[in-house]
Amino acid sequence: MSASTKLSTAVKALCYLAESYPDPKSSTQISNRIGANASKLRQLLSMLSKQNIVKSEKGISGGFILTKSPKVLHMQEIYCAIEDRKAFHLDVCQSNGENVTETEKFNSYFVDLFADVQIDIENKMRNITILKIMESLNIPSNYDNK
Amino acid sequence: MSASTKLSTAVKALCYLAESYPDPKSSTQISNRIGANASKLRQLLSMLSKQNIVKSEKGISGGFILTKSPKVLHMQEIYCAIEDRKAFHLDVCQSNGENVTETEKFNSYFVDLFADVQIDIENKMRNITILKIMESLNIPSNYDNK
DNA sequence: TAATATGTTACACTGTCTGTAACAATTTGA
DNA sequence: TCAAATTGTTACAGACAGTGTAACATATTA
Repeated sequence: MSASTKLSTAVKALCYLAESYPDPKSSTQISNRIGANASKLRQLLSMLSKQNIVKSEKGISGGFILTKSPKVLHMQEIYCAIEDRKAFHLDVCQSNGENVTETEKFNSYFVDLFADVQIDIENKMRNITILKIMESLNIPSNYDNK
Repeated sequence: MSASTKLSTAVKALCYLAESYPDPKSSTQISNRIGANASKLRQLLSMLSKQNIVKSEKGISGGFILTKSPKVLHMQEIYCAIEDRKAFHLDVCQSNGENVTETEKFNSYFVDLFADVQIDIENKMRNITILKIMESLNIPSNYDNK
């Protein structure tokens, strides 16, 4: 999955878990609801459970349950859980010209610049909680009621 | 080339053209200097010439010449010239779950969000001129002297 | 007219993305 | 106890995009 596909899929799944809290939902149920492949969903949710964003229970009545309040769970956290690569991924040329040191200075410049952009994006994402997304889409959350 | 590779390669080439202004430089010369493939460089520079950032002259004493002052030429302009895709490219899932309209609402949300991020990135790039890059790398520009 | 540019297209190679499947391990409920 | 259902993980073939390179038509100059 591309970064944005993974992120939007994860957010859809988490919103569904917040809506249906505290019932556990299986990867198949989530798949039917949001229209993503169940196996890929398990891969995504497995990463989210390692960061304690959801918990999973095996067995016949198992599934995935949200463990973090949508009030505080934000997109940057989700993004970091599912993606090791940076959003604005750097991929400068290797230096092989006649002026290697200057090329390296250029590359450092771009590394710094892209890191800077990355920080901006992450700050933006930090301000977007799952609850805000649900509110703007008129999806009721049952998490903080139970 | 990936977006960031193209951008950094283009910036390196343009800095070189500003430094050696007003001498035309062939793709082979630029290639030797900055360490990128000459054929790929011609592809990049061809796109830049269509946006009137450089001009090209064929023939035995030809090559590429910068046509825009490094004082005003900024990275967003370069980025747009060489890349049709967006920096923070959106690629949300297609809707095929049982709840199609809700999936579409999600997708619209992410489209808007990513467009917003895109605007931030472009604004940041708009503030970075080629001259600023050259100054921070101690490369002298000959463009506005001649 | 020979030499040297650009501009464009093509191509094989490589690595990555994608959807799917498979299966071990685990848990539940009858 | 055991069948059923679930997660968690790995594997894999096909599609797709990125890479470097080559080739060549066209244009220009000395």
